[in-house]
Formats: sequence, C-alpha cells, structure tokens
Amino acid sequence: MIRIKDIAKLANVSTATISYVLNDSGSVSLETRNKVLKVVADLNYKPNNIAKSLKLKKTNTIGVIVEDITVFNSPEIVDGINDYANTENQSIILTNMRLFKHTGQNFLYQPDSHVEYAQRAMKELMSKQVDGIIYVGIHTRELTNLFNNLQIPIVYTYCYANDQPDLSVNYDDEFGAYDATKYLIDRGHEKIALISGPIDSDPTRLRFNGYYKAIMEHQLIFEPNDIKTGNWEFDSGFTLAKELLQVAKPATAILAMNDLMASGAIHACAELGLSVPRDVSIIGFDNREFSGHLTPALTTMDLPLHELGTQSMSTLLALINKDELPHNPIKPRCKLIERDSVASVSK
Amino acid sequence: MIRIKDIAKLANVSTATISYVLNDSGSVSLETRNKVLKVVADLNYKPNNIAKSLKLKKTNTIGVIVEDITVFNSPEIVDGINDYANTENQSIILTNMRLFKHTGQNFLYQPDSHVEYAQRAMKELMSKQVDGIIYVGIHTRELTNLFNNLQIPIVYTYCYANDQPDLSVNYDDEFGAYDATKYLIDRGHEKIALISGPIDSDPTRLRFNGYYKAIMEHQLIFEPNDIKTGNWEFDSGFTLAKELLQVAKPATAILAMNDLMASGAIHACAELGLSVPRDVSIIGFDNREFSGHLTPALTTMDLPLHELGTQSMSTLLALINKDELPHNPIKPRCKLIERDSVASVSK
DNA sequence: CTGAAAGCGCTTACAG
DNA sequence: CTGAAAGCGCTTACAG
Repeated sequence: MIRIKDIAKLANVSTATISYVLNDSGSVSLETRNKVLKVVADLNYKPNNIAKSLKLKKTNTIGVIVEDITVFNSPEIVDGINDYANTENQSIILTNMRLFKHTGQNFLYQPDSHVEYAQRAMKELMSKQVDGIIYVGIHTRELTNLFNNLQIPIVYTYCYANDQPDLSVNYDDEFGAYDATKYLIDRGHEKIALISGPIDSDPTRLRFNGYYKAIMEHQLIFEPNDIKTGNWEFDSGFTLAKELLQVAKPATAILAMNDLMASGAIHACAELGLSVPRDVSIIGFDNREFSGHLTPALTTMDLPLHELGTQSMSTLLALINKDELPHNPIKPRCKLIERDSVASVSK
Repeated sequence: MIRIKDIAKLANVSTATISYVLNDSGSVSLETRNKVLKVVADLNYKPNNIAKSLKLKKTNTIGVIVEDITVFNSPEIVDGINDYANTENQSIILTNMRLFKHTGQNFLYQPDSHVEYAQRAMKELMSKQVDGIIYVGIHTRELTNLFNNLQIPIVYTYCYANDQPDLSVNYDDEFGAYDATKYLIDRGHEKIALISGPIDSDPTRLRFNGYYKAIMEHQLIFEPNDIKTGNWEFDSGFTLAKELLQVAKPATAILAMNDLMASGAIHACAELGLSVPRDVSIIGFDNREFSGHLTPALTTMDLPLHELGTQSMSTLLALINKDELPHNPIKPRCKLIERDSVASVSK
C-alpha cells in the first residue's frame, strides 16, 4: 500500500504539496505539479479515502436501509439511488433488513422486531459515519418514531414519517388510481368495480380517493356494492372477483389495487367462463414483471420506482449540503401500461 | 459527536482503558470497567469505525459489484450476501454498474464500456479500503482479465474467471438440466425436445450436457432435429416451439433452457390449439417470478441464488482470513418446482 | 491493572 | 509557490 508520504519522498516535495495537486487545491507550479503526477502514475498510487474521511468528517457515503431487497419495489429504487449517486460521486452502504424474509406477510404487525432490525442497521451506518440515510420501505406506511432522536439526515421512500413530511418521497397514488379509472371511463365503462387493499393501508385510501374522484367527476353512479376489500393477495382477488361478477347486473370493468389481485380476478373470469377483456375488462396496479405474462397480458399502472430513488437521493443530498429543499415537491407519477386486458364497451 | 477522549475525561481514566473495555481486550478491573460503561451509556457514545479502520487497516467491509441490480438474479444473491454478512458483522458497499440499463440486450457484446464501468467500481471500492470484493454477474460467463493485477481478494458469482476457478461460485447447471430431463423421462416421455440458448453461452453448453446425459443414461434416442437454438427471449421460444411441434411425429415434451422461452412455447401451443400439459409438457429453467403466473403455471428449475450469495461470502471471508479454502467445493443445486405444465404420457 | 505516546494516511491553517 | 506541523478518533506495544 503506497502512501502520500512515499510520493512526497520520490518527488522531493512535502506531503502537503501532494495533497494540493491531488485535490486541485492550493496553488502549485505547473512544474512541481507534473513531477508529482508522474510519480503518482508510476507508483499507481490509490488514495485512502478512509483517512481522508476521518480528517474531513465527511465520507461521501450514503447509508441505504432497505426493508427487503427481494421485494419487487426495492431493486428499481436502489437502482435509482445508484444512478444519482454515481453522478454525484457518492458511495452506498447497503443494509438489508430482510424484513419480509424474517416475518413473511406479517411484517406489518411485528413492530418490535422491526424496530430492532432498524436500529441495528442505523447503528451500523452511524459507526461507518455515513453522511445521511435513505430508508426504503416495502409498503407505503407510517413509520414515525422508528428511530429515536436522529443525529443524521434521513429520507424515507416507499413509506413515510409524519414528523418530516417533506423528507418522505412517494409517488402519487391518488392520481394513479384516478388515471386508471378514467382510462376505463374513457372506454365507455360506466359500472366499474373496485377490489381494494385492506382499509388500514394508506395506498388503499389514496387509491380509493382517486377512483372516487374519477367516478364523481364523470357523473357516474357510485355503487358501494361494487367495492370489495381484499388483502393484496391472489386469492382475495380471485374470490372477490367472483362475488362481484355473480350478480344480476355485474360491472363491466374491475380495477384491482394491485397486480396480484388482478391476476386472481383474471383467473376468476376464466373459471366463470367469462372472457377478458371481451366480457369484462380488468386493470391492475404496480406493473409487476409477471403482469405482462398473464393471459391476457394485464393493463396496469407502472410505479415510478427509479424516480423514487433519484428523488430520494437528490433530497438527501440537499439536506446534507443544507441547501434549500423544494417546499411542495411534485410527487412522481404512475404511468399506464396498455396491454390486453381492457376493451371498450360496445354500446 | 462524542469521542473516546470525552469518555476518558469523565471517567477519569486514559483513552487506552476505554478502548480496552470497549473491545474486551487488555485486562481491566471490574470497577473501572463498570465506571467506563456507565459513562459510555450516559453519553450514548457511538464508536467511529472509520478511525478504527484507519488504525487497524481493516474495515470489515466488503465491496459488492453487481452488474445490474434490476436483473432477476441479483436481488436474491445480494440477499444471500447480506444474510451471511450480518452474521459475521460485515458491512456491504454496493456498486451497481447498471450494465443492462446502459447497454440493454447487447451487454455481452460491449466489452469496452463493461471494462470501464468495472474498473471505475473497483477504484471506488479500493479507495474505501474494502477488505474484499464479490462480483455478481447477470449471465454466467467468462470474465478473466476484467481486472488487471488485483491487489485485493475477489470472488465471482453468476460468472467466473478462469484464472481463479476456486474463487468462482456458480450453481450446478448440468445437474439441473439433467434433473429436469429425468423428471420428464420418469413421467414416460421418450421424445423430449430442447429449446436451448445461444451456442456460445456456457449455461447452454452445460445444460445441454445434462440433457444429453439423461437421454443417454435412459437409452432414449437422441434426435438432433429436436434440438433448436434460441436466444433466451420469448419470441425465440414461441417460434421454435412451433417448428418443433409442426412435424409428423412431434416430441411429447419440451425442455426450454429458460422461463422466457418456455413462456413463448406455452403461447405457441395455445396458438396451435395444443393443450399444455395434456398434449405437450413444458418445463422451464430459472423459476422467474412470472413463471408461476403463466397459464398453465410453469414447472421449472429454481436457481439457488440465495446460496450463491452466502457461499460467495463465506469463500471471500476465508480468503481474507487466509483460511484454507475447500478444494472442490460442492456447487449449489437447482431445485425442481413442480407446477402444472408437465403431465405423464398416457401409454 | 493502568497510562503515555506513537501512529494509521490524510488535509489545511499558517508561516515564510 | 512550498513545507512543517497539528490533528481527525481510534488501537496497542510498552513501561510501570
């Protein structure tokens, strides 16, 4: 391992000078500068950033706490974080809480072990002196008080903390559901059923708002019987779609609040001998990879995950540099992916 | 930020003593030990590992270079790395080359930019003084000479370097294909077609070997016309399955070398009016998430990705600690996932 | 059992 | 334009 001191000796200058040329700081004559650079190249010198960080009290390293890297939303968000980090020369320390692997579907109801994992992760990152933290959730939900008296900037994404709303980066759930519903309405559907997530979930409420707004705005009839509450899983989509469809005058379209339930709905139609989209149109949410492989390929809302990552990173960097934060930042928008599960209604 | 020096002053001992109790090294009387611990707790002291690393020339941090975190194999491998790292108190610096995003399907043929990204990643990790590196590929292929004169331990997974075969961790491709083929044979299939990847791909060759071995071992007839060379994409599975099936005496089963091509084959059957699995059985490879959502749900080989991660990590740590490496380590095995796309042949 | 001191590889305010 | 020196927060060989 070759040090600045070795360069200094060979180049016959002080270590200060080496540092100046390496960092383009101070003023160094062209001659000594070239001399130093030559020795640096000859010895294939690689700076030790750990020493630099200790001195400067800045690591240019961001801690990323991800609740579970194997859950579908995480890799794209991390990719966005990396994308932005590369342009800003920031490194990423990744801690993966493996929440879903540890607790399965129950992760929402295991606050104790959750807190323990989170604080362990935080402790590790603090000891590594990261300049800030991005916390990546696996479900949009309230996480205030997960960490007590933070001593370091943090931004949340795919989840949020009420005590720092400007530091939570999430996409526009309501607008996404509004758009999906409107897409159906534009194709002549007037009776649009909804398979929702659990009531105590934020995305459920927001997506319901979007749905309701589109229905009202187009003077359609809001029919409570066409709203069914599911649990995000395939089976609930399957069961609820059947209930929805086996009535006297069924809806002509179903908006499922995620792709898993939409898939259940598609399979329910197959079982009922109904053709999608000829007899009933189905639209999902999330644009999971599998959604394009369903039969028929599912029309669904794509989540702006990559953008969540870049926006988290830019927000965090602004925090770290004490730049002014945009006050009401625009929430990234979902994008409709048109495939084969929606048809116009024939009048 | 509170330092060891602050603790020392309040506890009326030297900084050396603080260090001893914090690290359980040296010998400290119970009395002073408790006194120190109390001050540490009172001040909520958090050690600065960057300073420790500088002194010890060891960071307990592993650099993970992943070619693309958004490609399906990567998250599970990283999860395995994290899993093992947690038990060994290692941190992970993640650099994501975003290879697929940068170059798309052509990543195999863009060696120049690949080398550039890789060396930039390596440089970043070296400057952070990581103790070792795990390189996670997105396609099993030869990567010798990607890095010139390495000064740090590295292990490759989901790819390999010929100059250090013991440091490349990959699953047993051949055995996986053998198992899949045998599964079909056990169900009475005697004419089994194969949709392969490109010939210049290592997994193609290894999987072909496994297929061939199972055919020979069971004294079936090897029929070259039943072997078609695809390109891993849906379309090639679709096209080739049609060719395979529209002959006088078609195979009763198709082994596709990945799930994407298997999906294409399923769709080809639908178009030909053939029922899967009644008329033809289809088996895939990879166990991609979508494979369970196909109609019918695809029987396929699951890749031991998590294990690839843990084994990479244990190998790397052995390297770093200069422990002896197992000489011919067992390759992690694929596991057959039985779903609905394979039936027994009726005699 | 405890402490004084050197040193890990950098940066920078200051003096010349 | 250049260098001597202090200091970032730790650890540890050594002396007592």
